[in-house]
Amino acid sequence: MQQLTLSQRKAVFHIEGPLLVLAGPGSGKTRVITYRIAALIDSGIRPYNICAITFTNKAAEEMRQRAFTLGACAGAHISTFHSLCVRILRRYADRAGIHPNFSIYDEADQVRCIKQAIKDCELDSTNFSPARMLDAISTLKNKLIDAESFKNNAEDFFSSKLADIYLSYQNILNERNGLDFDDLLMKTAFLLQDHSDVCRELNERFKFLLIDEYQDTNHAQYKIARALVSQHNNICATGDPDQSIYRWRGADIRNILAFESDWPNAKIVKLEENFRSTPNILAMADNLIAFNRNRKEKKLVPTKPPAGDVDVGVFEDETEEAQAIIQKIKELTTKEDIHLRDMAVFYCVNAMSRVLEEVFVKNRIPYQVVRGVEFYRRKEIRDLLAYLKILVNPDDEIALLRIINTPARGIGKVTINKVRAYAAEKKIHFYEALKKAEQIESLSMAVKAKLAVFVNMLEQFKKDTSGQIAQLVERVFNESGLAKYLSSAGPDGQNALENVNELINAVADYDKQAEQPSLIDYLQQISLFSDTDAYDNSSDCVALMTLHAAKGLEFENVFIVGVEDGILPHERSNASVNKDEMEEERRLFFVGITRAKTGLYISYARYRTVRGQMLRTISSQFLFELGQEITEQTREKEYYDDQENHTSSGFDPGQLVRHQSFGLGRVKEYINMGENSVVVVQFNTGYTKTLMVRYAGLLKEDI
DNA sequence: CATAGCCGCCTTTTT
DNA sequence: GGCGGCTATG
Repeated sequence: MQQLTLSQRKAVFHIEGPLLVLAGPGSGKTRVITYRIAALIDSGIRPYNICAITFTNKAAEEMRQRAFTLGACAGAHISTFHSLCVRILRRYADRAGIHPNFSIYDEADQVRCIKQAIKDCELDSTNFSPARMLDAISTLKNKLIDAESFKNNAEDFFSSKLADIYLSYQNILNERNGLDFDDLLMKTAFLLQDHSDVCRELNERFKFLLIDEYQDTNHAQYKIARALVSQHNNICATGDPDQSIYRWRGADIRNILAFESDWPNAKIVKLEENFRSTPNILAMADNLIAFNRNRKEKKLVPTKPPAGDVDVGVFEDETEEAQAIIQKIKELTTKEDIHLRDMAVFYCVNAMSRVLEEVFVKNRIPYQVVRGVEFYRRKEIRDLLAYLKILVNPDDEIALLRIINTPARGIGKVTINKVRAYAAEKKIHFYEALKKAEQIESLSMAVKAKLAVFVNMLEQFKKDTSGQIAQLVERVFNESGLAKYLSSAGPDGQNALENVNELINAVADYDKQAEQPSLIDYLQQISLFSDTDAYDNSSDCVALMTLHAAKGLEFENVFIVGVEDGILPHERSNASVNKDEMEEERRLFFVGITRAKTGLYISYARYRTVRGQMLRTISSQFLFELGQEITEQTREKEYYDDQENHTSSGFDPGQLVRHQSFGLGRVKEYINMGENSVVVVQFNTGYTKTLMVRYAGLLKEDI
C-alpha cells in the first residue's frame, strides 16, 4: 500500500461511514476501490459482506482479478448493478412477485412486445412509434414510476395513451415471464422499498457497499443503493461528474452532486492528480470541460512530464481520415515500436466503424471492433438461444415463436394463429396450447403430428438441462435441425456454423468458470453482456469503439474521428436547444480525450457520407474550445481550400441533365457555392432533387 | 406453406 | 445504406 498517494490512502482507509471519492480521469480510482476491498478484509471484514458495483461486467472481472492479486480472496460480490439485481430478484422472486426463471428481454424482444402492446391498445404505430414508446417507458421505469401510478396521474391525451401502452406492455411481459433491463432495477427497488425484512437481510449480507462510476447511476439505482445501506451507511461511491455520459439512459448527475446532502456526515476525498496523460492532453481536456457551467470545479494535476503535441487534423472525407490514421499507426509501430494493442480509434456512432474497418482490412492492420452485443444479435445465435430460453421459461412466447418454424418444419402462420386462438379461449399459455394441439379441432392431422414432434423434441431437451450446458447446446443445435439447415445454406451458413461453434466454446468456458453453472444463470448473464465486455486486451490489434464504450479504458495513443457538428455534438441530442445535453456531449468528448496517455489525434472530415449521402460538414464547436492555436490553423486551411476550388459549373436553369439513378431531368436552380455548389433538378420521374454538383455525377444532355 | 424480392422504414450513445 | 416486414409467386 506504500505506492498510494496521500489522498488515495485517505480514501482507502476510511473504513466506517459514507465516503465519496471525487476522482478525475486517470487518478487511480479503480486502484483505490481494489485496495479498499483489500483494506476492508484486512480490518476483519469478511469478503462475503462486501459488495462492489462496477459499470460493466468487464470492469467487474478486472476488479476481481486485481483484488485477488492483492490477496483479497474471492467471496466479495463484484458485479454490475443489473447483475446484482438479477441475483436479488432470483433469490427473492416470490417477494418481488415474479418467477425466478424469468427471461431478460433485450431491445429486439422489447420492440416485439411494444408493437403488440400498441396494437392491443388499438393505436397506430406511426403516431405512437415503438422506439419512442419504449424510450418513454424506460424513462418512467428509471424514475420508478410504474404503469398503474402513471395511469392514475395521466392527464393529457398523450400521457393517457402512453399509460395504456405502458400497462399493456407490462401485461405482455408479465404473461411471458420476461423482465426488460429497466424492470431489473425497478423491481429490485420496489422489492427493497416494500419489504423491510428483505432490505434488512441484504443490509446484513452486504455490510459494505462500493459503487464505481456513481455519476452514471439513475434514480432507480440510487434508490437501490440507499436501501442497501440504510441500516449502516457504509457506502463508498466514486465517480467524476465530468464523466457522466449516460443522461439519455436516465443517469442523474445530481446523484453524485447531492451525495453530501444525502449523507451529511460523508467524508469527501478528491483525487485530482492524473497519472495517465501528458500535461498537453490534460490542458486541452481542462480547457474543454471548463465550458461546462453545471459542474464541480476540479483540477487535473499532471504528474507526467510534458511530451508531444496533440494533433488536430482536417481531411477531405472519411476515407482520407481513416487512411491518415493508418499512416500514423504504421509510423508509430515502425518508428516508435508501439504495439497495436496500445492504440484505439474512438467514434461517436457505431456506423462510423465501417469505413475504418474497410481501410484497416485493405492495409492489413489487425483490429477489433469492440462491440460485444453484436455477436448475440446474429440470427443463428438468437435462434439457438431461443431454444434454450424455452427450456427454462416456456412462457417466453417471443422465443417460442422465433423457433417454432426455424428451421422450417411446416408450421406456418395459419397454424400459429389457430393455436393462439385456442390458447386465448382456454386462457392458457401458448406452449400449453401447443402441448394440447391434438384437441384443437381446426387443425389437420398432418399439422397436429408436426406440432407433436416439435413439442416432444423440446420436452426431451428439458430432461437434459441439469448437466453440462455446452453439451446441451450442442445437442439442441444438432437435434433441432439448425445444424443441418445451416450446413446446407452455402457460404453464409458456413459463417453461421462458425459463430455457433464460437458460442459453444463460450458456453464451455462458462461451464468451467461459473461457481454454480446453470442454464438460467447462463442465459441471464449473457443478456447483460455489454460492448466493452468483448474487449480483448491480450490480442495485439487496434481497438475500434464508440466514445461511450471507451469509458474506463486507457490507451497509449488515441484517435478520435468525426469531431463534426451534428456528430459531436450529435444532431439528435438536442444540444443546440438544450444546454444540459450540450454539456453532456462535451463530457463525452472529454472522456475520449482523457483516455489518451501520450498520443492524441483528433480529426474531422470536410465531407462525410451519412446514410449514403455525401454531405459537407462543419467542424465541431468543441474543437474551438480545446485551445486557440489549433482551431486557427484548421480554420485557415479550410478557408483556403474552399477558395482554391471555386469554379463555374455551367448547370444553368433549363439545362437538361441525366442522373445515374434518377434518369433525365431539367435544372431548376443552380446555387453557386464554389466547390459546394448545389443544383435543384426536376426529374422526369416526378421527383425534384437537390444535389451537390460535385457528387451527383450529372451528365449534360444536349437537346 | 416456403421463398424471393421489393418496399419503406429508420439511423446516437447501452445495461 | 441496412434491415424488417410485406407481398407475390411457386
